[in-house]
Amino acid sequence: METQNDIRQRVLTSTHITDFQRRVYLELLNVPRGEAITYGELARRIGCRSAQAVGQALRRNPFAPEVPCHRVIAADGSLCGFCGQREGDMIEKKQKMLEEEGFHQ
DNA sequence: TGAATAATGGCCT
DNA sequence: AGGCCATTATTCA
Repeated sequence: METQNDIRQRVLTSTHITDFQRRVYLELLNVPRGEAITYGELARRIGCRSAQAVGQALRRNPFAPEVPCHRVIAADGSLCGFCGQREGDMIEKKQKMLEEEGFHQ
């Protein structure tokens, strides 16, 4: 099975992504299981004030769903998107995954 | 409450 | 250079 360390190495060795994206994905791997983070908070952690930039990076996430992009939620608690989909069955799965990890608002 | 809008920054064309 | 984006805070009715 792939450990988080494997994923991290894959992120670090990827040349086709930008520095900014690397920071986003690595910080995301730092989010512990059962905990969620908002786009704005994640942006703040990597030294960026634009939550939209983070959202864009996640939307184009080449590591989904290996990188736990389901732990990223909007400030109001909505799910916004998952695996490049802003709506659809994937969103429901995202909700389910979060609940399975023991996350609740 | 909810709709509209400005702020904001990285990235794609 | 211009515009898009899986945001967010603010403003107004």
